[in-house]
Amino acid sequence: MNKNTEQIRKEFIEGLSHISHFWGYPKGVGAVFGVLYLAPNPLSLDEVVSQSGLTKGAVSTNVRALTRLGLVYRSSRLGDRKDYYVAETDFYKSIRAILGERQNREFDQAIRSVNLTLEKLKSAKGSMDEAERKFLVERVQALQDFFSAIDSLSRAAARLDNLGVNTIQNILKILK
Amino acid sequence: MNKNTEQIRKEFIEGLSHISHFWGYPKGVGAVFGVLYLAPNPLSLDEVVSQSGLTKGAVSTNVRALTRLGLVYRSSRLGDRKDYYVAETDFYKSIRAILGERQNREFDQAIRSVNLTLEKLKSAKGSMDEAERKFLVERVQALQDFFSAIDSLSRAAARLDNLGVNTIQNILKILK
DNA sequence: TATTACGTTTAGTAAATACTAAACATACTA
DNA sequence: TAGTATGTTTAGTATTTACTAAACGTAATA
Repeated sequence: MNKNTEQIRKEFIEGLSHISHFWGYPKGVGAVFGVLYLAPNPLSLDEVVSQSGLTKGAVSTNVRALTRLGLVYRSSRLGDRKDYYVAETDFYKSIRAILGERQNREFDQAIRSVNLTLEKLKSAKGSMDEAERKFLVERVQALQDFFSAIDSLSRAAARLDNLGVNTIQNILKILK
Repeated sequence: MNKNTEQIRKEFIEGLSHISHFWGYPKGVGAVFGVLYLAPNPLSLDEVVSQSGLTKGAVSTNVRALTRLGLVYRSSRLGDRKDYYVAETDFYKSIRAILGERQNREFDQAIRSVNLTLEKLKSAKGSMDEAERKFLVERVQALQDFFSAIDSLSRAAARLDNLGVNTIQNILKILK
């Protein structure tokens, strides 16, 4: 393969690793995505291994993360027991998937924790200074409201998405 | 101070630490914000130190991160050389500031790196297989377009913000 | 100018994270 | 059923990150 191509490819993959890291994902996630994104056809795990320089274990983990994020798809060929992986090229689709993913897991739990605090504060009437309690309730309530707003934003995006409307692209069109 | 209050406060702060971590910031950032957010008046650095359990150095660093994010303000009192810190309570304001912040730094650089790859590919006409080159240009271009779309989204948000329109709240109202 | 009160920076450390290498599980093939 | 090709899990390790403790800088006061 052309030397020049190799170099450019490598730099691009490094760039994606950096971006990946910036968005809070392991660098390997970016590297694996980069490899798949620049491939004209599905790659097997071992091909990703050799092109990324990571080990099988690492690629396996990173690929799993990417598929959960909707950035990579697993495909298989008849009469071939290898798995093959392809990069998603519709990023708007992916971003919505990512929003959904991030929401549903830890974020949900975090909201619940704030909610719990709020409940406790509300039921603490009498057991603590009333002025202070009121203040705390107000503050925590405000945070809770904010979180549930974010939550409903992502839900709305998912809903529109199901209706076949490309939310993000539309918003962008309006704002541009 | 009331035992019950202390406990609730502590749990709340732990919750925020968790959220902070989830969003890719140090846990200390969440803790410091929590302390300030539950305070009815500005706190000095040392007060934050004692209420968060972190050391001065850590609080100093975390507070700086928070002020850059627009989540905390530094204020000072006449005839008092301590700095005092207050939590922002308008989260919509903060989220816009955060979007701006995240954009302008590393993200910008990441975009530039992708852009650089694109330039190289475009100027490599002749020095590599033409079909492959075309394919790569197409892919990298698509990514580049996506990034610049994201970029214009955040710019648009900032612009509306300047006009006194609360973007996010409005979007939420529509989508709810 | 010496002292004190404060915030920041630095050097070292502890903890978290993502990697490698290798063992393992699974399912296809002979 | 044994052997082989594949992906996953695990144990150990290297790296990164965010912390502590202490030194440092700076500015106000005496």
